[in-house]
Amino acid sequence: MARAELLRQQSTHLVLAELKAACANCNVREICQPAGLTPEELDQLDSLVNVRRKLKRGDTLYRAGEAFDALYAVRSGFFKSRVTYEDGRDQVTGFSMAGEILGMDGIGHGIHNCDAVALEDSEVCSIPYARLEELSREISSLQRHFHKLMSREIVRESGVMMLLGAMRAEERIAAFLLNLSQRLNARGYSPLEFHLRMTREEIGSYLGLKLETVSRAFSKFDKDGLIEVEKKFVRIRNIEGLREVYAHHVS
Amino acid sequence: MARAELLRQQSTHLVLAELKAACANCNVREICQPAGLTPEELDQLDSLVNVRRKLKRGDTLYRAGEAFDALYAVRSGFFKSRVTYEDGRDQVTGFSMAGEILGMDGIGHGIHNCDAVALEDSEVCSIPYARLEELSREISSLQRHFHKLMSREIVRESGVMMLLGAMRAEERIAAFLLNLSQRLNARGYSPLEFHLRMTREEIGSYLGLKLETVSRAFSKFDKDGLIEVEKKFVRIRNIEGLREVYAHHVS
DNA sequence: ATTGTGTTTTGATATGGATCAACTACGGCG
DNA sequence: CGCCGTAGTTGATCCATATCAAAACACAAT
Repeated sequence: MARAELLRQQSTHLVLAELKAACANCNVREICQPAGLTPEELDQLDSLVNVRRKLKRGDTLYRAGEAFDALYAVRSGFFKSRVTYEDGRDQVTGFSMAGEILGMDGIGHGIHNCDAVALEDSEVCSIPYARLEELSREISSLQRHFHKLMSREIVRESGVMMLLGAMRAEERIAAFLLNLSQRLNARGYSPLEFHLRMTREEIGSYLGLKLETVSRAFSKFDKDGLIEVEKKFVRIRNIEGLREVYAHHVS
Repeated sequence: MARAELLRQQSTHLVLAELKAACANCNVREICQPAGLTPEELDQLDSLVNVRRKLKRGDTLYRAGEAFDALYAVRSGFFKSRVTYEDGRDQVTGFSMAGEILGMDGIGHGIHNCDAVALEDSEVCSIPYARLEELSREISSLQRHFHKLMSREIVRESGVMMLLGAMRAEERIAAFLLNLSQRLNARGYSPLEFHLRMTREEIGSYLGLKLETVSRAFSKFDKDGLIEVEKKFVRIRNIEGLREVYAHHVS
């Protein structure tokens, strides 16, 4: 037990060492590296992001109803956000990958509005919100960056509303795949081959469809030569074709 | 023509006079009156909100694609927000009433993401965004207020996603009516009797339903004694019953 | 290897809401 | 006043997706 404690402390020191100047190296550009900071500002920024946290698959980062006090930058891994309803129904409201920010729903009422669940072993940096507000009063480029981030979340969600309200099943799935591809690409991963981190049911929940419908659409896209699917692995073979399905030009 | 110009100038002066200390009197609490401001801060705030603008029914406050440079506080009237899709399909993404803020979708990319259209003659105050950012660096309660506002918009939208993804037609309509009722109540209007400012088609677009489905649901609710509907006029007769429909306890 | 549990696929059938269509009511305008 | 365009209601039918069911498969625990 003493030995385990020792190891823990050593690894804590290691983590702290790593964290030094972490933000400048981290690939989470969203908030941790707004462009055009002076060296002093970069130092301040390092003081902002203070705790790293590891989560195993299935762990929840936060739950709806819990007090909000920090945002989270996903360093690695993959998350889903989920709101649960009075009568038990729930819906996946988003997926977050490395380099993205989680938790902005909590600012409005000081209480988290949804659960954030790790879909694979993941690591996040927590960003104490009070400190972020302070700092963004001092560093206007951080402020601007943060506002853009929130606004883009609003725009993202209205895109999902569009999906849910005006598109049919196959269009939704095409949109989902294209969106995933584009985000992976932006992070430096292959946009044409990737592993889905979520189940068919979670995709369906996000898109307002049943898992069987998701599965059938995947099979159809495969048959039509648009993609290859094998379980969680997806390869996009004809991205233009997918775009046509998405934009409704193909029946 | 000279006479018309004269009138216009006079009325401009009138408006300016009215605007003096406008924010302190305005019922738009969302951003124009964060609690706990010092008198000096209130003065600064008046300098923030500088232009009032009147719109007739059908006028657009802004359109998707236009450069974003200001938020708008609705002083009176009623708006819909609408995103249009490449292939011409569109969807209503929200309704805004007096006391609410419009335009936060534009911050992220400096471009408006949707159209805002007046559903009745309306009046708005414009809030130059650059000035808002400046001021919110100086007045932390304004900053906090603004952040809450954006976050609540995120939460509101995830509620709509829930509607669209997981609820059936009648539940959606019940949710819509309850939401309207609650917001009217918060603004000091009757929560049980009101005029709908939008058409059945616009309600349907917002809720991901066809206008006929909206109409049928209204008729059914009327028949069941939950509400009285006559064209655009609605009276809620059994709000608990509506809540039960909403919460799925009634088949 | 065996058993169990969760995920995915695929087929058969059911159904909620869309679509198509007819009609009514209302408001604006010549 | 009467005409016309827009909005709303209601009925009949259709279809996209849900639901139900079963089997195949993968993976973890034993």
